[in-house]
Amino acid sequence: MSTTIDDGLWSAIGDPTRRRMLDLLLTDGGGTATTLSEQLPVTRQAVAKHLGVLDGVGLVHVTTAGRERRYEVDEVQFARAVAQLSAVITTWDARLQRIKRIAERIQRGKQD
Amino acid sequence: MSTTIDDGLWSAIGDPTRRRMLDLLLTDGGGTATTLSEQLPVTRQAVAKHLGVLDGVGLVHVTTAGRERRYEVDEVQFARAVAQLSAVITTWDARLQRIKRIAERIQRGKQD
DNA sequence: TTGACGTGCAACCGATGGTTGCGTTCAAGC
DNA sequence: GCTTGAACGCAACCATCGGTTGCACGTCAA
Repeated sequence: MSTTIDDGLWSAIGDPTRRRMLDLLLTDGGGTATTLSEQLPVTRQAVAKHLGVLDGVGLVHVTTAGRERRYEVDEVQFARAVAQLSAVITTWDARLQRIKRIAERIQRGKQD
Repeated sequence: MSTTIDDGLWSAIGDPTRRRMLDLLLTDGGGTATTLSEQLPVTRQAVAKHLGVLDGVGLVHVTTAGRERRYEVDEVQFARAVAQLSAVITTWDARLQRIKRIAERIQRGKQD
């Protein structure tokens, strides 16, 4: 229980550049290392490494077309990642609620 | 728009050790570098560094008692972080839904 | 064929997560 | 008092990672 999300997915999403890459890939419906690097403050090689990481955890998949390597978001895997993130958030939210309730109970006890 | 979440909060939460530390601090209602390291596969010094990071982004706060330095989760800041995470997830979810709808429309178009 | 574009590979650099080792402080014992 | 031990901080060190530059390899087009 607790944070059962795959650490690979977390660290893949945890990096700000990778997050923006996913954003771009989602809005543009895919892209290459070159096209992505043109919209990011990092070099093509850095983007290529990140694409390798994202590919490693299955968040994107590649299709080679001539001299281009086009990457697209794997919707199924990405949906899974989002669902897991959502689950963690729900857990944390619940804990905050519990702490809040306990704090209120103590507060009430003090007033007695 | 897009991922407007503070990168500091993301990277703080993105690290697996820090996530587990937050888990422990929430369930135990606080702890020291030593008590946390006993429940984690890393040394006290590593935990201390992470506590420094978490303190830097305001997710925890310290109280010195004798020779102990007790850390507790800052509920307000933590709630803010959770809310921001939630917002990003909502955004991504919406994008997935849009893509899904478009895909279905194309599918229908093909069938005509 | 030649040139330009897109990639991949390798070396290098700085930051970071992690370790070990040592010094310091403070509570508690004799 | 003094000493012991627990909790901490600081410093050096190592591996990994995000990022860069430089270069070599394919591939499409003139």
